[in-house]
Amino acid sequence: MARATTTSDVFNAVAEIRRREILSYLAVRERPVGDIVVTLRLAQPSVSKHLRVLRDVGLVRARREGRRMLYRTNAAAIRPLHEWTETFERFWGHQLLRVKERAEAKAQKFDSTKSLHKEEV
Amino acid sequence: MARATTTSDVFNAVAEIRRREILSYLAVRERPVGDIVVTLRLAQPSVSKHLRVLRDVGLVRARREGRRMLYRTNAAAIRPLHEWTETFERFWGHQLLRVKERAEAKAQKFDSTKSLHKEEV
DNA sequence: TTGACATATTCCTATATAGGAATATGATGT
DNA sequence: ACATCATATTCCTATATAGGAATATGTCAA
Repeated sequence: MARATTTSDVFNAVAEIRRREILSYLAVRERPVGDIVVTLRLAQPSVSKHLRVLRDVGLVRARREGRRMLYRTNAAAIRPLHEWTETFERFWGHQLLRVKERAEAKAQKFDSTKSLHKEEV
Repeated sequence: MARATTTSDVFNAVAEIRRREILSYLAVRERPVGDIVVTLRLAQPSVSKHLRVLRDVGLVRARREGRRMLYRTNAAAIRPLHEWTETFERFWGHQLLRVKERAEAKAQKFDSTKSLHKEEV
């Protein structure tokens, strides 16, 4: 079996870095395709194809305005991704705590020795 | 050009649903490969291959214990993903607010009409 | 209608899977 | 050394890209 389709879910859709860049760009406000082409320096057909993928999974919405198509990011569609990563938050929290503790331990050691050597840091 | 490698970054690595399942399973505590095979009902070679990918991008750590290899999720490696999704939080926040407002407006309408029809909800 | 502009689709190709089957590597106990 | 358990790798194949080039579709203006 090959890899899952890019349009099979949000995870696969955002795997491509260009699509992530497009999403960030379109998050602030809607933009025509041409703006994406210019700003992100991508070939026009490439942009259209990426937008197609993003649209298929609901990550962007589109509307026509004259000759142009205006796209905008549908941020809500990113939530599942956010929520999935959040389930791991408590685990890296532990590690952060450890880092903090070590930093404090080191600071204390620094105080007790009154050392000013850079190597201590 | 083809798609980016699954090991090119965390985004590509977690695009595969099996790998996400493995990460969730290994987040709580370290486990030998065999446990993953049994619990997630995957073929052993398949699990080893997925673990290889996850390991290459730093999403899991491994250590040997006798004949077995114990794997655990390195939650910190998921942070970049979390942080990226977080940049969109303020955008879906707006939408949530709107949903909430509409819900309240609807509740008020419900009160004023004293309707009990299911269709209202 | 015709031309120009804006975007989308099609065709092509090199590449990277993911899963199944078979096999290799590694570690343990006897 | 050998058999066994545990895991990793290799080989195979069908499939799905992503990008470039060419072309199609859609819209407006004269």
